[in-house]
Amino acid sequence: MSDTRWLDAGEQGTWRALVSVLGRLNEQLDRQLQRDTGIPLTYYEILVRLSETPGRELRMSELAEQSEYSRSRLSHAVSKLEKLGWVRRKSCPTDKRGQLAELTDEGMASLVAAAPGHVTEVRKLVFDPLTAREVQQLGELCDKLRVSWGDSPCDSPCPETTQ
Amino acid sequence: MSDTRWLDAGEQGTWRALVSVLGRLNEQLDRQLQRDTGIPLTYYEILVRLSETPGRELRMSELAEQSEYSRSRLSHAVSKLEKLGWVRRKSCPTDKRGQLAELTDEGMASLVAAAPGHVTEVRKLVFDPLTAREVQQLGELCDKLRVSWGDSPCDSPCPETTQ
DNA sequence: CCCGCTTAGTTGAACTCTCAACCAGGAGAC
DNA sequence: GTCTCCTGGTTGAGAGTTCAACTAAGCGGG
Repeated sequence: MSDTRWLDAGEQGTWRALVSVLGRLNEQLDRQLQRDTGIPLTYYEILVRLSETPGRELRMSELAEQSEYSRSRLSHAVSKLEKLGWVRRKSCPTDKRGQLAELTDEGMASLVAAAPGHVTEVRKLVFDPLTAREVQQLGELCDKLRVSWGDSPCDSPCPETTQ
Repeated sequence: MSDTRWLDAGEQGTWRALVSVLGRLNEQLDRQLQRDTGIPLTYYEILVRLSETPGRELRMSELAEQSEYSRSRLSHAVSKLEKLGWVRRKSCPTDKRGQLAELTDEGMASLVAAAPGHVTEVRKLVFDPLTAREVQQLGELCDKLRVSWGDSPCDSPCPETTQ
């Protein structure tokens, strides 16, 4: 176990930069959203996913997978969103174990109100500082990492089914 | 306010990929550390910073700045690390308001024990899947973002003082 | 039909993080 | 000296996340 391949100076630098970007990005985005709308970033993500689905409803498990949250986390989150009146739980007609999460009109309204500020912040932090070429590079690098982890790329056309 | 510059399809893809990478990376690294050593990733970071300082001690404010944590967060974290016996608080001789955090021998030992597994995980997740060229690109992109946010780059030689 | 295995989802406790309020000591003006 | 402002750091409450334990329902074999 003592034959660890440590990071050399260059790798250290890259790693620190990456960790720093990770941290600051999350912090900034969450702070902006929380301050201006009261919605934590992670809940915003859920609202977005629901809003993009036809019928604005999704099985809990589907929603969890799409947003890459644990079932537990999602369950807690949806409970909170339900208390806020932004999401409604409905039992699934085809599987009695299942639950559907449905975005309410109030939830949609809150999302619509929050979106511009959030997108503006994203642009300010990530897209504006980089050239188009660099943005593309960044996307490709991230996708390559994701693929190496066994996920499907985000850029390519709708990865709905595997057929 | 309605003239928001929304993300086009390509930007959406890049953004989703980035968010996904952010999330998974944090989750995986934290889980590995927590599982194998019981140390949360954020506390590990603190131990690393202390271990790299001559004398293995640092002012709370210095430590907070280096690790990019809020003072409050750091204070809570150091309290926890103190309970574990890995860090000791000492009052600062030159400024009675100040506190020093000092890494204990036990803390150093825990860090030494935890490091190989962590570095291996980092390699597995980030460095192995990418070519040397891509790693360099990634570092440059992250540094460019950091600089645009007013931080100093991570790759370049020690940004200790501004003189 | 019933037993065991798996999947869907929830729950509660323990832990971390954030935010705002707070105390104490330094630093300059008068 | 003392008044005021600023800086260093801590604290407690509230909120989100994780983990493990749990319920309920589908699924398959005997």
